Amino acid sequence: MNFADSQLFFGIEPEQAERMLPCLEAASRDFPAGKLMYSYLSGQSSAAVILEGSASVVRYEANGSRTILESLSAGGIFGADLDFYTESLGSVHVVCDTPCRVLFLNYEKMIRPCRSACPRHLDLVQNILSILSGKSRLLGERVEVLSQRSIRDKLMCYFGQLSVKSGSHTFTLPFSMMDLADFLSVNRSAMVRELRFMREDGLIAMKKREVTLL
Amino acid sequence: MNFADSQLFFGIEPEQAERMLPCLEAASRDFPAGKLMYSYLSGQSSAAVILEGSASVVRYEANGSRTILESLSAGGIFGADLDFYTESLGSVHVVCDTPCRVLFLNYEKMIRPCRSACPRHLDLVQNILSILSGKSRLLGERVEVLSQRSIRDKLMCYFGQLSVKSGSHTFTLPFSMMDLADFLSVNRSAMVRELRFMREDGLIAMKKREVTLL
DNA sequence: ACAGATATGGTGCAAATGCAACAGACAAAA
DNA sequence: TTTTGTCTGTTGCATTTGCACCATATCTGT
Repeated sequence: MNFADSQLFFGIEPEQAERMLPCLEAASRDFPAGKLMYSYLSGQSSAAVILEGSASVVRYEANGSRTILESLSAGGIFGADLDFYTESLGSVHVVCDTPCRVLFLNYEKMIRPCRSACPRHLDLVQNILSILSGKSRLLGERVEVLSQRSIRDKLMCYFGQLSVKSGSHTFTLPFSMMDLADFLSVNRSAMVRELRFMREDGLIAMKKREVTLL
Repeated sequence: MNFADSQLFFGIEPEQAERMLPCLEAASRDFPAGKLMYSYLSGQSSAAVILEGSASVVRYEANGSRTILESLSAGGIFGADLDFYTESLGSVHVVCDTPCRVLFLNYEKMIRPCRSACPRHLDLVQNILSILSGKSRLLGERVEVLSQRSIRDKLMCYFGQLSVKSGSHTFTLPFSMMDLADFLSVNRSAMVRELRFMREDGLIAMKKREVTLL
């Protein structure tokens, strides 16, 4: 995709967006699949837009367990204050799932409107505001799921969110079973077992990754 | 405290902040302790600053369990997109812990700079941006704690965060035992038991709400 | 100081979850 | 096609957690 189609430049004409790039210290880079693209280290202040490919934001805990914090596809944005991960305990990285082309931008330059060259800089700030509250809402949903006390409740809560988002009782899981277990922070085999019980109890129907709430 | 001392008006002179109030449709209200101040209903778009008192953002689940999403004191800000709670499953409310005076503002008016009356409107947007990423960071920490798999790991993770924030191995819990259990989404008595085991294992020392990591 | 309410600490038991191990399914590579 | 590796579903067993109680401790208002 073209960088100007990103949510970051929503409402800004492509030519004007193009003209803003030098001011934002834009730099494009390519990464092969599986490559580490970004680490949330203190002091770093670049943001990035994924132009091609898909990636995951993951945290590796000291004890070896892994948590998927976010899944990103083309148009996705990460880095700097756009995400909110502290490096306190585990380390947080952005890793390519497929080969990626990524546009890096200077976050500080983005949020401070310069009155000189960039007439649409204000729109950029507005867009960041909306991206930020959108991402925050996702995190809030995550907290809602994680604060459920049983595996069954976590699954039902998450399925409920997917159902609302898809506007249907039937939807497709965006995760493999392993990743879903990591996402919910539960044991994989315990989760698969619980899914079986839920099917037996007539709560859900599943065919591959397609789930229906009954 | 005075509204102009809120983070929302950071860097804006009090007189100028005063002049912005009508434009933001500001309205002050008082609430007694325990009173419901705000519900996150779809469509509502007012934000609020706590001038006096303290409050909690809580979610009540369908099954009766309660989750404390956030603790607010004077200067704290809540409402609209400033928080990120969806009403999908449980209902989310802001409730006074002590008597509160609160200033309500129109969120939409805040984030859309009007070129006419408010020369400092842009600063307001910048401040919202920083409040939003600050709150998001808190939420991210919350996810970090909740994604720990055992009660012990949740406690250690949370204690680690408090230790980093206080800059010391000894710190004071901001919660009662009941509220802490709700915050971590675990059973209270199981948590108290685990705290005892952790003391016996020499991991921590506790005296009332004062915890020391060993 | 008292009574009532609320918070805390504790225990036994049942249920849920994690863990390790294994077998079949599936997909990518040779 | 076979091979190889990864994902999935399953099971038995150990451990953790939730739950329902109870006994003290602490707080609050009279």
